[in-house]
Amino acid sequence: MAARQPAVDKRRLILDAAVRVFARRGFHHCRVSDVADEAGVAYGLVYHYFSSKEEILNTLFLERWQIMLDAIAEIDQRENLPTRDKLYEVASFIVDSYRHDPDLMKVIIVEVTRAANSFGQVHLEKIREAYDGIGHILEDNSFKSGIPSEFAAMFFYGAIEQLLTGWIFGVLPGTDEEYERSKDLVVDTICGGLQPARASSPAASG
Amino acid sequence: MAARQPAVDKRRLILDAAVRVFARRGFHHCRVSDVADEAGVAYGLVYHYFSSKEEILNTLFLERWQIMLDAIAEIDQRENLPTRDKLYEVASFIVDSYRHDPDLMKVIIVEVTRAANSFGQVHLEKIREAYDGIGHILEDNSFKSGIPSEFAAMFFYGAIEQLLTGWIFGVLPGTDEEYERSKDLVVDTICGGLQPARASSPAASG
DNA sequence: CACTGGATTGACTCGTCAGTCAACCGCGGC
DNA sequence: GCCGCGGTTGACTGACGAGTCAATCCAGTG
Repeated sequence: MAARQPAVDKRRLILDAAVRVFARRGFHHCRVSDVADEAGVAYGLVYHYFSSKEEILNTLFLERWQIMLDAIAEIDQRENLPTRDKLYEVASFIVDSYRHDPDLMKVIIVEVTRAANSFGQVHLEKIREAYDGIGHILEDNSFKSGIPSEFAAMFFYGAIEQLLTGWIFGVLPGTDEEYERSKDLVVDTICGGLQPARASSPAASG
Repeated sequence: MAARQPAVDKRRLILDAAVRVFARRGFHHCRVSDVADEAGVAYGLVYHYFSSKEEILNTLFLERWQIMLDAIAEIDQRENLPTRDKLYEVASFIVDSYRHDPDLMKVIIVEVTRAANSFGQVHLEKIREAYDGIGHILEDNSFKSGIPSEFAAMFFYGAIEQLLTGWIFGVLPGTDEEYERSKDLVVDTICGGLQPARASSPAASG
């Protein structure tokens, strides 16, 4: 029945609680009971909605990652938006995702993205899709530079991920200004490079 | 006594075995007995040399990371080596570290670098030192480009780490040619950027 | 009201390990 | 020949925590 909606969606409650708990204590260092407690729900209910602790993490990752993949695809599709601006949009989306829900992004990056071997190949596949999405944006004539788009995509994504990692571990200050500035900096670096415009190289250079 | 050296250094044996086991099964999914078995040593001996499972991981990380920090510092110090070449040397060192001992690098990246919150602040500090070391290389007049060297260092390191991650998870082919090519690609991208030389290309003149 | 079935509860089970410890081995010294 | 001692052994323990399950609750139905 459509009317059968409970006042609160306990499943959602559990997922949200899990994000907080996983972010705070780490996936391996927390108990399922911590999640249940945080959600204000009985231990057993967790297993009513999820078959295992790992499936919770799984769900969190896939849910959020898919949103990002869709966003990348949508940005890619925009007509008459220069490639560089598309990259900015992607960077912006990811950074804003972190700003909007740092705990979730922390869990995804720290517990899933790097631990992809513990999990099934599903995650690997999904992560590769992100590379592909960004790579597709880069397959643009105006951007031919001898760098295969496949690699360019990895470097771009890697740079952004390192930024998030910096915020996650408190190495970088997480203020609104910093977020905005960082978006520009990644895109500037990846698009324009660190070296000032290729004039005749000064000093020693063959 | 100096003469009291056993034929084989069991401590080293345990560390090397741990690298293989941690790489194969993951730190959290393996037992201490797996490490002991792999080393061909009794379970208890592991606790003779290390106070906990985590201390083994700890030791592996610090040992190797320090070598990298020293290498970066040494490269930084080299006189009359252009900044770009220094970056190449750093990239080369890290990539070769992976080529030489992929298991160890996998453990360091997957189990330590990203999981730095589970551990003490020691690791954070050490990781930051790497950023600083690279950042210092970039504090070079010929490289002023509006990108703070602090960020530039993160992007550079992030790009390389993403490369390693690709090899670790089998997303990229790990052949000697690929390793060499990748070194060039990261440095080219980070130094020159993806976009071909700015508008009125000064390439012709000069 | 009696009945059905999904939602919810939380005490309990049961395997798994990290870490302990008492004994053992073998070499160098005396 | 015997002692001392660090290196070495592996059976054992104690805690912990994932996952189970039988019972209970409650909303809708006839």
